[in-house]
Amino acid sequence: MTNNLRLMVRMSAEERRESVIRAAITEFARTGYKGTSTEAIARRVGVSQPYLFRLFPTKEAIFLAAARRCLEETREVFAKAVEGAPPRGAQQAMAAAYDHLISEDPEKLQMQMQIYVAVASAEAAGDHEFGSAIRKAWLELWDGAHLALGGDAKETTRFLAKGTLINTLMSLGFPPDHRVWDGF
Amino acid sequence: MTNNLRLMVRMSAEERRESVIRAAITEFARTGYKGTSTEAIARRVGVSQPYLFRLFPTKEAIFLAAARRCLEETREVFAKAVEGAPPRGAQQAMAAAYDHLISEDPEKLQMQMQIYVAVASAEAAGDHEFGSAIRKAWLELWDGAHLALGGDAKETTRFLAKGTLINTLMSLGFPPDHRVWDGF
DNA sequence: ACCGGAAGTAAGTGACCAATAACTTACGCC
DNA sequence: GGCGTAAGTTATTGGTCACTTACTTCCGGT
Repeated sequence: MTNNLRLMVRMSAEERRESVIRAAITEFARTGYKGTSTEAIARRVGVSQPYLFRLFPTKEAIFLAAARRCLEETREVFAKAVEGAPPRGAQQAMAAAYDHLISEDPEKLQMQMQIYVAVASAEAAGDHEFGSAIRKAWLELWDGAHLALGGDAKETTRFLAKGTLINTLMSLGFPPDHRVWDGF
Repeated sequence: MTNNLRLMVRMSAEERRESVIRAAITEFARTGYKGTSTEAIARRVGVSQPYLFRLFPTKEAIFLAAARRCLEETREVFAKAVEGAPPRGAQQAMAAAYDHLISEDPEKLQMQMQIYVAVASAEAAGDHEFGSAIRKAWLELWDGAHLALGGDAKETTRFLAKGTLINTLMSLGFPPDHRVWDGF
């Protein structure tokens, strides 16, 4: 028998790493770096906890991979939105893409918040490698928006500022009909 | 002798609670709720770790007290700034106050980030008490800005959005001369 | 058919940490 | 000046967690 009533799907290491990253984004988004146990990630993947450490050297490496993926995918969402938009409609297209993220993929926004505080902690602890990697990934997001908005730095700032406020209000759990959303 | 070469300043419980809150803001701001040990807070205060639990029932209670204080003080900073400003200059006065926070009190901004993700984690874990308390404190901040800006919700959103983007860029550790700051 | 390597597990280990218990020290007040 | 009470300590405990070691299971190529 394969294993007594146990549906174990064998995958290549590369495929498993992929599922670990997906699971890690979900878990880290909810409970943050320190608040997420590797056990929780492994359970979500459907694999034993020690096996994670054959796929990734450390918990930090898992977080970094998840963080990079998350920023990368967010950048792609905006890139795709702008791609299929009229020449002057980048602003609206990206705003719509953001709305879509809010309703369909809130964990991606939560994860961004977790990334920010994780970088701050790492920097405070003297680790600049991690922050450097994340800043690089985040810059690509910034540059993507900058380019789409015709190279207008003020406009880029305004767009990203709105985005970060949305992230904040979502984190705080204000319901969509609350008055703090009035200004949008 | 009081104690062999040990400078132990005896305080009232209320005074001690006060220093615990100050220390907690510093520590939680740097390393977050889960990443901060009560030992670290106690060391900064200069008391033994178990004594914290005579001043506060749980670690969570310490965090909540620190969070409330932090939001309250931020609100006061803006209120004071607006108070001594010309009738139409609330916007600039608050922006200047924010600049002052960035350079003089960055830990207060870091703490805000930590508060946001802590609320999200608590909500995800089914605890709505904590989030509710924080939302109330944050709303006072929002209302303060709203009032100062003449009841204009759009303007309030714009101001707070800029603030949260600043928090984010600071968390990520972008140096002040980096191009991501160009739009400010 | 079989064997080498890749996928995966079970059982620990040492470190850390929130909270408790039991005890000691100092100050204010009569 | 002693005594009750508030301020503080040391020692400990039960639990969690990242990571290691040593083992087992399965599949593909020859």
